Amino acid sequence: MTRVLIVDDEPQILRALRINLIARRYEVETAADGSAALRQAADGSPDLVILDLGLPDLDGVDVIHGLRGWSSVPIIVLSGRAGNRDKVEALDAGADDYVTKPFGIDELLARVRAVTRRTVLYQAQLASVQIGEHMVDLTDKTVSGKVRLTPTEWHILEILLRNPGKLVSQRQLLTEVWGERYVKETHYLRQYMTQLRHKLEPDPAHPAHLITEPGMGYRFTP
Amino acid sequence: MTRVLIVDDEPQILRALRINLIARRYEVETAADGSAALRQAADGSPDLVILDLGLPDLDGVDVIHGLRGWSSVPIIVLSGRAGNRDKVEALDAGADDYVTKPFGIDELLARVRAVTRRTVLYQAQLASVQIGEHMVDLTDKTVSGKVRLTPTEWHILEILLRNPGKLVSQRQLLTEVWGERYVKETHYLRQYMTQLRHKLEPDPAHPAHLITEPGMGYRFTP
DNA sequence: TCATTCCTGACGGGTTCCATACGGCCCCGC
DNA sequence: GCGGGGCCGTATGGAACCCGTCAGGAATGA
Repeated sequence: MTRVLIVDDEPQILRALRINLIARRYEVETAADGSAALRQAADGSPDLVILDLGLPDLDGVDVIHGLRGWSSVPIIVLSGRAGNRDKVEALDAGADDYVTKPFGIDELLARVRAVTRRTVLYQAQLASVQIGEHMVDLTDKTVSGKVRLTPTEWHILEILLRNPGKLVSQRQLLTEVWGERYVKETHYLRQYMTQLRHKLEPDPAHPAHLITEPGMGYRFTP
Repeated sequence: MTRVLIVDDEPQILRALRINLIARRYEVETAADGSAALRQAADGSPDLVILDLGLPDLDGVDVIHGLRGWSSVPIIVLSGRAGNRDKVEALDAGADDYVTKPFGIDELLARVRAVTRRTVLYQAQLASVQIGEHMVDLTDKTVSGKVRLTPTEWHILEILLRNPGKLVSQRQLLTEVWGERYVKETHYLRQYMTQLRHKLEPDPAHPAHLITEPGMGYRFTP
């Protein structure tokens, strides 16, 4: 069952979306403002977020950044503003789709299907992974032993662990964790990779699982 | 480098998209009708398809179905028709996004980034090739055994493997890897071909898969 | 205030790439 | 048969780049 978090401050739209999604057998949670959205997303870890940009408390793009700080949940943005700037900003912040109001409910549902179709695959399985002596639990966000990871560390680690054995380019990591504009800031990555290794690898100087591929990116090998 | 296949029968749009994408360092291929699109997609296995629905020969949705028959390449649909029915049909056929004309080029580029951000990581187009005793996996960027390849080695090898059995000219390799200005520097190629052979061929002195065609170029034979 | 996390700059060491040189093979004309 | 010129494969040294690490400061929240 796909769990959807709807974030909107207009009760009518909220209600219409809720009814239609429940009718299609989605599990629905709702939030009326940005901070509630961030809290509930962290709490419930939904499979999809439908986010209205016109929120009373926070700027919509900040909510996207907030979510992207630790999660790669798919986000569909709703907005009354049809300007190019707004769209580009939201999409580059990490949104997966941008729908302009007014919209047909059929279109939105089709876009929900399109976005989840892509991501369901990748969300699959992988509850916990062994790295060296540590067990990393992705759903609980816990590591065995006395290891604690920061939000950014989790975010990076999740991307790597969800692609076991595959090369993940620096560009991909940087855009997903920090955003499109940070593709040049490779020293962010270097910083956090050393931290992750010191927390997880048996011998951080000679990593066995979090591998560097010079000039390309990083790879998690189980 | 992300390779994009643009399918559109209007030369102006084709040209505008091509210029803008190339300026953003995408590799661009174009097709003017549906059957050419399917052929070129099968041939070049692009990383993204931008598909205009108003094609002269085939119905756009049929092109989507045709692609989805064997590929999970992301598809962004362009269309002059803004009806809900059209959108739902295209998205449910397998399109990842649906953009209505007229659209801003900035928006389209942002959507391109959004879609590829998702799919570059997770699409599993099983692309692995056997060379001698080694299995080469192009999506994971791995080679069986304790073989590791550098970025430039991967770049060259990818071009050759993408054209199995075909002759690839030195000019093509040099321009794709080093750039237009380096077509004369054939010793770069010689250098890297030996390295690749030493890493992959069973008997590097008598290559069986990475073949030299004197005066012309190189060829990968499976 | 303190603690945590994130950002930023700097530096040493290692890898990768560039550049040059040299030897072998083949084809060709003499 | 002989020599020369392409063309190709291989070796090697140095330059450029990339990466890991340390340290300190800014921002945030308790």
